[in-house]
Amino acid sequence: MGELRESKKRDTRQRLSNVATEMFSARGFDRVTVEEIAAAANVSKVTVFNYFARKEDLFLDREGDVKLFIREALGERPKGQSPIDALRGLVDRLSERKHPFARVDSQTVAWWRVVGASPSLEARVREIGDEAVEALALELAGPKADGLARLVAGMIILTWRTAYAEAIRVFEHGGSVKKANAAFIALIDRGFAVVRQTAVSAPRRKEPR
Amino acid sequence: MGELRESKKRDTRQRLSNVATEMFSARGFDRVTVEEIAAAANVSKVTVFNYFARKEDLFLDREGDVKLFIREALGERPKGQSPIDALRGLVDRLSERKHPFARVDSQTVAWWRVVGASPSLEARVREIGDEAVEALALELAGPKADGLARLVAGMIILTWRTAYAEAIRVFEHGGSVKKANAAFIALIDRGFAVVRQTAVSAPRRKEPR
DNA sequence: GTAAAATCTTTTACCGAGTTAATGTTTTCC
DNA sequence: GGAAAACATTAACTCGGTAAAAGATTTTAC
Repeated sequence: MGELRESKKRDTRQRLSNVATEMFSARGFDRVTVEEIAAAANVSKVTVFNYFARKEDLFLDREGDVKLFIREALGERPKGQSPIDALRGLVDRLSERKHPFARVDSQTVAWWRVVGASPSLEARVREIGDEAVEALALELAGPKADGLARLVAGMIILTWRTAYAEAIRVFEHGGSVKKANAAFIALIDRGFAVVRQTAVSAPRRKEPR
Repeated sequence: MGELRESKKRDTRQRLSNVATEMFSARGFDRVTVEEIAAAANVSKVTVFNYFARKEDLFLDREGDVKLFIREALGERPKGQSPIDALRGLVDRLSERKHPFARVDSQTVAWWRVVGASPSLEARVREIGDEAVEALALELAGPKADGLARLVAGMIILTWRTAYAEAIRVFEHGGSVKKANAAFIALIDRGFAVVRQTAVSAPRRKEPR
């Protein structure tokens, strides 16, 4: 049933991702060409694009997981739990597991430094964020998600991104891992508290000018 | 003092922007090359990049204004007015002026269709949005803006983007201009109401699992 | 008005990401 | 073992973007 083939493919893919990540970390994303990566992995340039649609995906390999995690957390939540509480629980679980999405340490900071130094990587990260918003809105409100659902979804992802960025900033400013992660959780709670109110708070009438 | 030179430059720039916008609208952003634009404007390819750093900027020429408007609205606001009220006022003013940032009609919808059909244009729009967030955070909290300021700024821009996208959606789904703009304002009010509360609402403690 | 300096444009040549099509090589399955 | 399917490679190409040098135009100074 094609076992050797499959394992070879897994292997090549992993090798490419590893080799590329190492080279990007050492020299910066924009100072490494796809051809160099191909050569270092004993493969041709075309093959690289056969495995990764864009150069950026060589570095952002695991980032599609965001959508997966969200879907899981919302799908498997206990009866009666609100979506926002389910996501708050997801943050805790990922944080305990020391998953890079919810935990800052010297490794993740180094990783983000590479991203921050490359406009195209940053662009791709933004794109992935938007995909997550759309997926979350769908999860929250079904196939005909309206503007409010998208607004709530946007605020959740925005909170996550902002909290993460703040944690990185704290760490890079000489803060300890502990402080950085505390800052992360603090902002998450801030943002999520707001979202909790959004779903029920009525819009305020604009005042006449 | 270099008058002829200046006017010629303004002219060339405008010609490039016009020619490009027309071609993009007719054939789609990705189906027009920079060389074609250069030829149509009687100029060389290098000159195009002399005026516009990226191809995308040929279509998104006026989008840097977002930051300007924000700075203006916050800088010139009457004593005692909160930043969020100042921005709410800006929305009304732009809307009355029928400015494309705050008003949906068949023209703006056509414009967004071009954007939506091109990944690179969408990416650039996202980038401009992030720049606006950073500028707004700076305006709200000064040079050492913290995570909360960035969160609030992010929510404001997010609200704007989401409201606008929703208005477009309403219009394209057969809604009238009136309905589309009503949807825009409704979501703006929703999001801004949330932001008003954020600045004062305390974060909720997480419940023990 | 003219010459020199400053500024803008063009030409040419190049790089790197990404695509396409044809050819070559492995793996699979019978 | 051999045909068919799956994958990799080569080669040639497109397009956005950059760099350097040469050419043209405008400005400034005299």
